[in-house]
Amino acid sequence: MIIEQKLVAALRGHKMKITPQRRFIFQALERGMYRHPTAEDIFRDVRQTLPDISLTTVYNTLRELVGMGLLRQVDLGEGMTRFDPNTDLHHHLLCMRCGRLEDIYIRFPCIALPADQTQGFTVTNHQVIFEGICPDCQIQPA
Amino acid sequence: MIIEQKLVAALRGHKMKITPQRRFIFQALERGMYRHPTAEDIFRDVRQTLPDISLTTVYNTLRELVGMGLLRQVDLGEGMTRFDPNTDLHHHLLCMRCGRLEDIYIRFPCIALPADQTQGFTVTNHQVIFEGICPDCQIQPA
DNA sequence: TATCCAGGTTGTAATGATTACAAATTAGAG
DNA sequence: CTCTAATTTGTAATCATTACAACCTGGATA
Ligand SMILES: [Mn+2]
Ligand SMILES: [Mn+2]
Ligand SMILES: [Zn+2]
Ligand SMILES: [Zn+2]
Repeated sequence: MIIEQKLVAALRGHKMKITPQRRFIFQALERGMYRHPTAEDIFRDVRQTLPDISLTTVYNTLRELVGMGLLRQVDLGEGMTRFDPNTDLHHHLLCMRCGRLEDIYIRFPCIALPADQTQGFTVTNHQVIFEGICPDCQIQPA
Repeated sequence: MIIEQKLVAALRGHKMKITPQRRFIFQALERGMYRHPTAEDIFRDVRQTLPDISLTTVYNTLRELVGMGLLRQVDLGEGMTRFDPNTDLHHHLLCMRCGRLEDIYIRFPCIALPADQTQGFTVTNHQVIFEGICPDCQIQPA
């Protein structure tokens, strides 16, 4: 229940209604923390308790949460967007074979663009994606 | 013509045919170097000299080039895949507003995962994406 | 607490990038 | 030059996501 306070506060702050759908979607995200689910993953999860929720609502809500800064969007080249309820600054480690995505909590102080290499851009942030093969997939045949 | 040697060699090595379509697609990629075009971009470009080329062939060829290592795939969250004929190790700087994508040629030596943080993964490589606003977009209203 | 409506939800249709497929064409070996 | 397997092409199918319009409801108000 305490976790939900974050959601309730954000919704109130944006004058948005607190609906069961939004609650359950947020809960599913928190429960699946660190798992970087897709919209479809969340849909399947929430359906177990709210069987009539629509996929559209899941997409809408995820978009809203991203807009409110409660959720981060992670786009790798997998054909579908993944979501990250962990909004702390962190990087990622991706299994190229099965798509498993883990959080990396190291700060790399050397990552910075010298002023003469920004090509005039205003740089706001950066992310590192490590690529490799996860332990499970290392066992597999191919 | 010298540039094409790379393509010809690769195609021969893989026992694949050297077709005008493949030539022109490769040329378009080289000409648009550093521009990170989409399949559609390449299609439009090649069409000017090969008006009857099909979009399917462009997609097929791009996939082949990636497979042969002559082309790199860059996936940001823009809804379409972009391609990078620059296969040197490098990072990227992305304009969050217009999608402009520039190459960054700095090596960051501090980026490395300590063995106790790989979670059992075999890490093969990593990429850094800097996000910001390009000079053109900084001028624009919103 | 009963009323009311702006905002929310839903099912379905539309979109847009990419892939599958089968018929027609062609590179290039012999 | 012939022949065939590889390639190209046009079109249909796929798949994630978004648009839309009818219906529903949270919560402000009295
Ligand atoms: Mn994460
Ligand atoms: Mn590049
Ligand atoms: Zn894996
Ligand atoms: Zn820009």
